[in-house]
Amino acid sequence: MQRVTMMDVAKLARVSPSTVSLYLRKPDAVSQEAGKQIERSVRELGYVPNLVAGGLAAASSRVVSIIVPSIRNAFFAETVSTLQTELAADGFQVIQGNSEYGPDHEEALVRTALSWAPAAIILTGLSHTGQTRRMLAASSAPVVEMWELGAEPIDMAVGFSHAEVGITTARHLILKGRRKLCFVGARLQEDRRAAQRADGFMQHCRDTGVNKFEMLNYPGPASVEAGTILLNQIRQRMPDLDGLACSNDLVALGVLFECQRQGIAVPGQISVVGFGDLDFSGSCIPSLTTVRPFGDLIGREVARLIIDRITGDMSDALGHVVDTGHALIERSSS
Amino acid sequence: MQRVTMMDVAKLARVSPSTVSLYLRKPDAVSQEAGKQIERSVRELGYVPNLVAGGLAAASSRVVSIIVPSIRNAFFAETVSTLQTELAADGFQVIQGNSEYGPDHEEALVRTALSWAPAAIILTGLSHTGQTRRMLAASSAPVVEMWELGAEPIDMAVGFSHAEVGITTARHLILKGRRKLCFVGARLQEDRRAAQRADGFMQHCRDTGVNKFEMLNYPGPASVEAGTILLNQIRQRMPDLDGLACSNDLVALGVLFECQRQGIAVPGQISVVGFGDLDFSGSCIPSLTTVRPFGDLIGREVARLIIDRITGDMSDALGHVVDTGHALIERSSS
DNA sequence: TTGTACGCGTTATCAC
DNA sequence: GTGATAACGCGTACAA
Repeated sequence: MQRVTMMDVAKLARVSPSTVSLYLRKPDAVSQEAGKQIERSVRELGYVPNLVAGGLAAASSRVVSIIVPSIRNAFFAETVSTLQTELAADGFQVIQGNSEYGPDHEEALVRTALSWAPAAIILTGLSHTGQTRRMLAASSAPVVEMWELGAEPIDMAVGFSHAEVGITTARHLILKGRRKLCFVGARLQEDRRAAQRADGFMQHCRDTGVNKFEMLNYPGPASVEAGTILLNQIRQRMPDLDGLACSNDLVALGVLFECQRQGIAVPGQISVVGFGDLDFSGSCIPSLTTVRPFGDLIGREVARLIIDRITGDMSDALGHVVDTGHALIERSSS
Repeated sequence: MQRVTMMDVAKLARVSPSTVSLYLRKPDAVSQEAGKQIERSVRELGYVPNLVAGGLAAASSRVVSIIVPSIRNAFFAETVSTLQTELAADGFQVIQGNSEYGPDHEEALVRTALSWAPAAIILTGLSHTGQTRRMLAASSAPVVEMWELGAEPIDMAVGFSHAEVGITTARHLILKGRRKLCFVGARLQEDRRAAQRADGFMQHCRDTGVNKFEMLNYPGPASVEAGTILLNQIRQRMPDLDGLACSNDLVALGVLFECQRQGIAVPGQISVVGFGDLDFSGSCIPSLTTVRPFGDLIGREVARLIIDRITGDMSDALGHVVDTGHALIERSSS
């Protein structure tokens, strides 16, 4: 509850509310002495501007809405954290929602996000319901879709091609002399980007005439345990498996543990490649070959795009797409 | 930018704006036919309520502000995610900030959080700057401090005693016959709760007359790599070390890897206990004995307290404290 | 049950 | 440089 208002500050400083408002936004447009008085009054009263009222009046609420599938996912936690920090530096508040990988849930989140008349809205991926796209188009808020590239973005996009990641992974395993490959993933039925990595992987196997290649899905969320389960499943179906791509480093870690448990040599018998370059990936045994997606870079680029669009000149109108790429990090597991 | 307003809906439905407003909040207080008309108009126009204006008028913005040290930390990601989901179900928006373990940074976040006239404000821990406490006291918003218990909360608190976690850990190692103990932690100089776990651990060692006990800190954030570094440091200072408590499962995992690398038997030669019960803790080799803090439960309880306070009767005035406790999960590493 | 009128705290446009 | 004044879109007595 707002106790002290701009009016109180104005009274104490013996100026009009408008002058206070002006000073708060453009200190230079006000005389030195008036400024000093206002400054003093603000501090003395402990005045905190009411951004709700400000947003109403200005019809632009320095709120940026971010919707990710799940903040528990380390990838998105990194990006959101970066975004939060970068945007806060420019005076933007971040309001965050988790879609739980559900397009309908995302639609609901977009709806309430829009009711804040946000300065910008950030979504994950390029796949949304028709209604979501319509609402977004109707609003004049800048929209950034992140963590995926490929299809046409609604407005702006920052990310990379997951299909290419799949290709990179397959190529690497083949380069290592592996010919009986498998892609194991978690939640492929919902995680569209993981599915794209799988597709890219399979396609490359097909194109290059790899002897055997399969794909296996664990319906639950990516986890170490999923990796242990998946390894056992695939070993039953492909006893001669020699190259394994995982949709997530967590899954890969589970695979490594299970290999160790069963005395399967990595990379002696099987090469393993992950995705994400998570915290542990460089330290585990054996250290994990993986693909780094640059989640922090995505966050920085998204923030830059938004700030440019809002504060910058209007020369950059629509259609901004930034490819942050990916990098294969070769370690001992392959 | 808000195109269609309540007025537009009212016109189309041939009723007054206040009737629309009433219907939107209490559908039963409006006649059937008026309701139908309004419903139809809302859908037809794609009306989205402007929460900014609503917040101003009602002087309560259905925004809940959450401030955690870092959303990258899996503990807090879990709690924030739960909170987000639970609160969204009751129509609250979550606006999130990271204090990066800095009290001054937290103060700045609280300041801007308050400028949204939030329905409630959720902080991590019980330690804040004087100015933060003052601002919070001045505002009439409900305040919940979470993930820590012990000192007097500003308003409400949900969490557990970290000192007790330290004691539990020490007791367990001693029970296992270990007498040369060490607590290794990351960021103890900033992470007050990790420091409390360390203090509880050391105090219990002192109280029970353990032969040797030390404490070691890695100044950077908790990580697997920190664990590998810390193990080497402590082994130099205590070659006969036989029991190790880690401030975080990530650190513990690093310790496990490094032990494996150096051929140190776990738990044969050294017992290892972690904290957090993270994703991998049950699946690693050996599986990790750890203390579970129930981060999701904390989220649920915080949400319940807030919703009760706001929508419930005022009988529960002040001083709500919920102890979510902790649980030792014994696995093979000890 | 429905409508009228006023106010929420701020911004923005003009005159002064 | 400064200060009235009119929105901004909606909640809420109060009256009808």
